Amino acid sequence: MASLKDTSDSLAAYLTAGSLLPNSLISADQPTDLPSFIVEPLKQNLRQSLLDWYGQQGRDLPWRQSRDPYRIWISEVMLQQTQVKTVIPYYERWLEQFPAIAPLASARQEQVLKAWEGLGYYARARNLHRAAQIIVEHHHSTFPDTLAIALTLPGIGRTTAGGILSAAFDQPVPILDGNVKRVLARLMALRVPPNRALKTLWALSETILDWQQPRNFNQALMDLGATVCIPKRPTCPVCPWNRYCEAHRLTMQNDLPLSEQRSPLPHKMIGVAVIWHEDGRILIDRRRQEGLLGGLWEFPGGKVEPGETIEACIQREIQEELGIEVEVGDRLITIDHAYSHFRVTLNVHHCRHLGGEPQPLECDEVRWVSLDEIDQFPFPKANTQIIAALRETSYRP
DNA sequence: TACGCGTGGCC
DNA sequence: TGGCCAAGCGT
Repeated sequence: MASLKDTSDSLAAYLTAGSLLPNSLISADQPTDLPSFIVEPLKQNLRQSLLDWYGQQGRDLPWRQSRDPYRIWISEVMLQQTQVKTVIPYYERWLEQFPAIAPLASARQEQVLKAWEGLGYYARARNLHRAAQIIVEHHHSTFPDTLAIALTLPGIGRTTAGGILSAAFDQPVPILDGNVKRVLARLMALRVPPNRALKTLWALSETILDWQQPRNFNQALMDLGATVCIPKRPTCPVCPWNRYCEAHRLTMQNDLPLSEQRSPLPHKMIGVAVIWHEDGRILIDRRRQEGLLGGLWEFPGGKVEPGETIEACIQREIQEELGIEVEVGDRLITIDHAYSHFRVTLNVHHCRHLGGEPQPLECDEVRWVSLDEIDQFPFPKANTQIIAALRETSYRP
């Protein structure tokens, strides 16, 4: 365990002394407060060095051209758990399709999900849609400029609200995203995984926030994490904060932040049916709103039970989900796919519809579609591979 | 508080 | 190539 004595000559030690420092790092006999005439100038140096760096090295990103809270909101939500490079093309397309809050609010959910298709975490799109409707109905179609009201909107938590209010309105609201967690965890050489010290990190983010330039400061903090204080092999020599950084001083930058231990992902075998109508159309179903891939369309199927064959699984699942009889035929494709919390193998088979009218017993909707119109429906990534395989096969019932 | 929730990039 | 990680939120 490190003692405060080890860090007594660094700015981070001053900034994190007292209540900001995790209990594990502080000895009971150490001072917990420092006079403001010492701390304030140090914080000013910290802020100014980052703002100077941002002026030179800050990124030029599409959503930074604008102060339209709607555009910034969209970018913040797309960027949740998603890298900038992935987001940019989605962001551009989205704004062409939904240029303002009102058009988004009045769109059909299916159209919204189609625009989101491939980005993942689809609750973000459903919440964006709902929030737009709430803003039209209750906030005069204007994005709220107060933290408390922004936080009431679905899909907007503390970090997203802080990002929007600081970027759009230059309000002094702190943020704590993945970048900031990493930067601050290194700055103070945090000895626990960041998610075990959220109170400390939020307090530190708020303490160092520059109230004269909150917009630039928050953006700078995220840029620092994204381009310099990166997860692996951070480039400390070019970091404006290297002289203040505890991890750097201790040569621990490659070991921090500590990561949470994860359990291995469970694996599921899935039987999937491509059910052909006599007229050449295919049966798809729409998943229920809640839960995994909610609101998206898919090819029906389900989990293979212990001892069950793929064919028997498909026949059983189709009976349970849609109430119809099928004859399971040739294999179309096998797809391995990793979700955030488990892996699947999709065993996709052609099936012949023997009889019965498909009913939405375990889904929201069912529909026969042709290969030409199937592109209009939003599908999860693993299912788009099935569609691609269908386009390449010559199989017909 | 801990877990459910997607996908692509990176090595 | 499999595991890690990315501008988190809702429950």
